Amino acid sequence: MATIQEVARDAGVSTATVSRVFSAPELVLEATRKKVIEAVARLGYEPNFAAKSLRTLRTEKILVTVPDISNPFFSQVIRGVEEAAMAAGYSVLLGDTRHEEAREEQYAAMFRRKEADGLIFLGHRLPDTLAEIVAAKGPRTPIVNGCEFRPGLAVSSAHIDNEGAAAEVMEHLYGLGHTRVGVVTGPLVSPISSDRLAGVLAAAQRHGRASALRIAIGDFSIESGVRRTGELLDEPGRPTAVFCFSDEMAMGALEAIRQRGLRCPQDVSLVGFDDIRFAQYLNPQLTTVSQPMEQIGHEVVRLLLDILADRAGALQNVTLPHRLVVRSSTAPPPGPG
Amino acid sequence: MATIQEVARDAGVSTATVSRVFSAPELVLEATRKKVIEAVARLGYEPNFAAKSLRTLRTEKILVTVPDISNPFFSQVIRGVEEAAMAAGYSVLLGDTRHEEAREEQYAAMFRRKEADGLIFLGHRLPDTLAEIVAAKGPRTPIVNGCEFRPGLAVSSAHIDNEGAAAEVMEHLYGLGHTRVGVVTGPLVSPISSDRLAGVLAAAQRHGRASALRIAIGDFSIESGVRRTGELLDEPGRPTAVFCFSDEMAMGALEAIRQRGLRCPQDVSLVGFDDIRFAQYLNPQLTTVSQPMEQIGHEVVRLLLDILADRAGALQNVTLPHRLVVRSSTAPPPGPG
DNA sequence: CGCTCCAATGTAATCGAAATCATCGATAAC
DNA sequence: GTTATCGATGATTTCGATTACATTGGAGCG
Repeated sequence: MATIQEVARDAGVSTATVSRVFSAPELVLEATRKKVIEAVARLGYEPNFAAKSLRTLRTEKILVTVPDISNPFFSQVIRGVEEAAMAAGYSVLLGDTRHEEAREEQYAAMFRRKEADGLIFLGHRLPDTLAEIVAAKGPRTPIVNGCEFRPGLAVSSAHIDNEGAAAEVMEHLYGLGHTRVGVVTGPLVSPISSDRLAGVLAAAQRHGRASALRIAIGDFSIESGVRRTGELLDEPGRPTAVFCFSDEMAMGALEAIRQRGLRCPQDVSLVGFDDIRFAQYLNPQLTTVSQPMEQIGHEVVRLLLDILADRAGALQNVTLPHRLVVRSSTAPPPGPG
Repeated sequence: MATIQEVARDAGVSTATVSRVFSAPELVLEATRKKVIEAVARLGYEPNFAAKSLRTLRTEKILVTVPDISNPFFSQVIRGVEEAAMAAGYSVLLGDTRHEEAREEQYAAMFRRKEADGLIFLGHRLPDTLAEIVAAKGPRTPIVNGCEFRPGLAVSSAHIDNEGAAAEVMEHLYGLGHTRVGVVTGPLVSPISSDRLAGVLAAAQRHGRASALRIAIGDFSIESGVRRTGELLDEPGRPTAVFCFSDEMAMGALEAIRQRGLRCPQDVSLVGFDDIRFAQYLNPQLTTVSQPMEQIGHEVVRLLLDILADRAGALQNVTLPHRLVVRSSTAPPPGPG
């Protein structure tokens, strides 16, 4: 409640001195500092944030937009972001865009109003108004992309090698002897899906199995996992393995498999993507691609802080390591019996 | 980038008129308004947030602290909070406290610096410094508690009837014929656990089964579900049903059951709590208590906005409806064979 | 015709802290 | 002994918007 003026009066010094006690204590005599500290304690003074922000033109906040906060993959990334931001003295403004452009635009406006020093977006879309700013200001615009990588956006980013990871999954399945593989992707407008699909196709072609691929387009939700996997299983020439582009869809796939009286992995092998905390506790334990979610969070914050501190040079698109975690949801295909 | 002064000059009006165009357009002549709007578009003006906030002493932000954002229960609540806040023109400052008091205190300081107009905390602890403010300012302090209810805190809150819900679970189990029931709680310092435990004990006593209860204290994590349930199952006089105070711990319990070669529900029935999105896709589908997570989020925001708008009278502790969802993880106990 | 009233707009104070520039006293240098 | 230097602190401007109050010009009225 108290202002810096009241503290100054109470301590018998000027406001400048009070300010210095906080921002440059080495310039203030020990005795004076003590007087000020006492006055601060006496009055319960806390510097007003808006005033400080107006003067310094900095907010010490990072705006983070995410397509769906209730998705455990994203909430783990957010956790990493929050941790790294806090450690650097920044706090996190959260925007759940629910995949809606209107909400993305609302948050873009917040950025333009300077309610945050920087923006981290975890989806694949950057609102046009922000893309214009990026085009005008170049790589020093404090906007960073996490989880996805779309070269055209011209912003720094941190993500895994989605194409390579998906190819590894296919190698694993082909290695087990599978030939007919079903794939449940996410929406193909996002690089995260199209890159993985590219990896799938490349591996399939290497093995001469491209024509035996069955592709279904999901939306990363459990329900779409149930539905799309069900459709794949009901086609003639049922796949002996299904690769879902998220663990949540794989959970749905398990349900579809069970609904049809099939067993995983004996009848159908299943692979997910992300390695959310629950993947290893499913029945059967899920084979999946482990993404370093918290590390992605840390990394995007680091990239952003570099830009804010003017330490950043060119764009950086950081590829973090992933890992194929083979558990018990994958096995050789059933014999011809 | 442009300031209100530049817009005013460009449009040939005063800054007051520009400001009015945004905050009270009905006071401005249509022609004047048009000139201003054009200048705004020309210069790409966006009102500076810090300046506005300093003048109005309002931030239009709500600080939300949560013990663990990566917990799907909390992230669903957060989702409701975000939605309701956005609808009312507020944005969400997220604080992941990781159950650490030090982080809670950091966020408390943010509140005191007025970086947010109000605080919603989803844990069970309110830092002392804030408790003092509540004690001094009374029920008009813009602080609201979600999910938990601790009468001594003297803040408004929204939550379910945890005691009643837990009692219903026990009635369900006793109704199926179970007599030896194991319970895995959360930390008993939080009302969310102690209230549920009170409900469990009350129901057990009604049925004369209190002495057959086995209580283990977990921490809501999957791992603690594995460990504590494992311990219960290894005791002599193994329980025929286990009630975990969270779905995550129930997932761990399923794992513990499987590890011992037991089947759920044939050998051991299992009940969770929360009804997170994954509960109905586990194998077997989990019987659990459904909490209205998004609604809790909406409600705490409503309570907070009432306080901020000076609409609030006395404290409100809102109990929202829960529902016992019986799925296939509960069945009658195995016969004496 | 002169006065009141009101709609439309302008002037300027204000919010609270940061930062630049000015001041003052004391010490050091010549 | 005078002046340059420096450390410590104070006075004042500034950040950019909001808003209370002042001003202006015209319509309405007697």
